[in-house]
Amino acid sequence: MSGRGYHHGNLRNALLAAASELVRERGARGFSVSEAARRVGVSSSAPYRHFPDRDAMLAAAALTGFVELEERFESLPVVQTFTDTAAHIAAEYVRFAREDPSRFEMMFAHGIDKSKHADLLQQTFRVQERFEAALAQHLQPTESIRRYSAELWSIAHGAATLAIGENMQHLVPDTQISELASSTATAWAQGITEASGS
Amino acid sequence: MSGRGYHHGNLRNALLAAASELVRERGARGFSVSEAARRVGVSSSAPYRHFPDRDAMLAAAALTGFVELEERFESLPVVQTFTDTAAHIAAEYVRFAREDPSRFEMMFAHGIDKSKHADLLQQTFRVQERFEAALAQHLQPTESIRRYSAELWSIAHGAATLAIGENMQHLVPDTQISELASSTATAWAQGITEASGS
DNA sequence: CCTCAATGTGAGAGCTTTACACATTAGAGT
DNA sequence: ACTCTAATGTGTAAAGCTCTCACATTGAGG
Repeated sequence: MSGRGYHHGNLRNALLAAASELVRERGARGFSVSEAARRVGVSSSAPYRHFPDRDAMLAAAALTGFVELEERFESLPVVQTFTDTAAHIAAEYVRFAREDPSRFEMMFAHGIDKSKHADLLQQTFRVQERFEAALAQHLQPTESIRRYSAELWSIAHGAATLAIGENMQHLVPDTQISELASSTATAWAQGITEASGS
Repeated sequence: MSGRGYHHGNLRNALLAAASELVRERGARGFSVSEAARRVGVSSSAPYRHFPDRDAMLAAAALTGFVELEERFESLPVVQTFTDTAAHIAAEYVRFAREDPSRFEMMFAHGIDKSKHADLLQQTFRVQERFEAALAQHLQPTESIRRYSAELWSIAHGAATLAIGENMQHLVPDTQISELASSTATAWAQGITEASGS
């Protein structure tokens, strides 16, 4: 079942696990196919039976990150207002990013060509749909839900990336970034609801 | 003066220029010290007389990006309201990012250790101060200007990074991301002004 | 004019990705 | 049960990268 014989038996998954671990330890740039293979105990060319190249391996690891992110929002508690919903989503998003900053970085690494890894884009889309579903509960169907979810995503994503890039240290303590995101989302949501009177 | 003799004469700057060009062409991950040296016409070890390592070279190139970004906001036209100011800043930020996505990516690459490159953090801070100065014109001195500028930065940065990471293609056409950022900022600013009655 | 600190070179150690020929084995068919 | 094949793992090696070190060259100050 596990690493015994000539054939590993579950190499693809073992490599993905090792990759995630490596990324957490050394960051997305510190990851190498060789090291992942070494940790799993196979030769350095074995991974290429399962992934066409290094980027594909990272993309597959990133995919698992997006799946976890989606699950995270599946179980998001239902709250009363549009504003509170937006605030909760933004805060949760930042919390996810801060839990494992390197994984988050990898998930959105610009090096990964989305057009070459359609499954990644697909899963990104599913996360997006969670946002839409949550917001839709408090909006009229005629309103531009898609647009709003994109805007909310921007807010959450900006706070998350600036935080884990250590760009906000002198402005806001790291532990309060989640709160920053939720208050940004709150103001944004109020601007919307007061304007359109929803 | 230029690349003639044994000594180049201006190698450091020439390397930085080559680095920026390389990053624009091949992305931050496609950059290599060797290739930059090759383009400038020096041996592959020459750059190490001017930069301790690859990351330092990238950080120095990123620094020039931040300087340009600051200049960009220095000449930002003064507008009437808090809301319009926020909208203009966000839109301009996204425009900057989209002009040379790879450079923008490099500027915020998580691989660069900000604590090791204090000048970078310093310059980031100066950009931040531009934001504050612009917003301050429309706020009472008692209001938390720093906090607001951090929130606005989040909004702009989120839209910019999602856009250049090709994560928004199915939601909003790339050409409209700048408009997305400005309308997000608008809602946010209205939420703030209507709440506090400024 | 002379020297020395700064700057560039060449060779090379030790990584990495990836291709390719070859070895091994699980499991489908008979 | 037995075979054969496709899938999976190995070993080697080419090409390229980062970075070090001893050595070469030269501009500028004394």
